[in-house]
Amino acid sequence: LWLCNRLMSAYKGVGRTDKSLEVFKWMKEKGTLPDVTSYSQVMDAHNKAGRYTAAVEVFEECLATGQDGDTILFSTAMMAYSRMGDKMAVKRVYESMIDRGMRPNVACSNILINAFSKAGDYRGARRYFDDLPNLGLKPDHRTYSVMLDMASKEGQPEEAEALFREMQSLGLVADATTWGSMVQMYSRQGDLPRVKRWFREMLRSGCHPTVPTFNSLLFAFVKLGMYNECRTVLEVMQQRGMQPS
RNA sequence: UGAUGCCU
Repeated sequence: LWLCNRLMSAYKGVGRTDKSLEVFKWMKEKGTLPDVTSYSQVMDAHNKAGRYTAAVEVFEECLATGQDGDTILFSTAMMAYSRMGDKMAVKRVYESMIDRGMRPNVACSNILINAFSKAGDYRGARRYFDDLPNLGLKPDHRTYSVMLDMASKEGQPEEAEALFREMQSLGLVADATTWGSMVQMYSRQGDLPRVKRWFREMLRSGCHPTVPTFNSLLFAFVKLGMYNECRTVLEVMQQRGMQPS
């Protein structure tokens, strides 16, 4: 069991989700009963390959074995529904954890918030965010990342700036994703001074921009017809050995 | 040995 789980993890780590599935089938054939970790890994392999329906089927198979599911198993199922764009199903799985007497952690909330945000249900997403303290949970850097992405896409600069400060006041360090949300928001608005200000501040903080971060910067230059600056961004990316998307 | 965030 231990060996199979490690193998599935290793294959998944190098993008060979097909081999993870093979190990899963093989262990069942050999009479080794998969545990919740095994099931979670197979579901995650399906998610990474875009086979969300298959992930859900494995989830149901696991529940049918009568084993007690854990937080990771359920959150992996939530991810499958989230990627399918089915926020209500995400909510159902989340609530089923509570019905079973489980205590969802902040990762579950993050998935839930993101599912609602991606579905355009900003009100619902905010409700789950605001509810965190009542559940005895503290938002983490990913919670803020999700919330900042939402504020950015929604075009709510005052909320985004407030969230950013709140995040920092909690001692959470901004990373390429959170800085990038700020850049993205102002890029979409064509607010070049603020794009520059946030991008520079990111660099000053010692954060290394990633491909999406550069893309947000590019977006502003494209929008403003600044062709030379676009070329420069691409050159910088290439100099850094990055593969533009 | 397993889950959650930004572009594509």
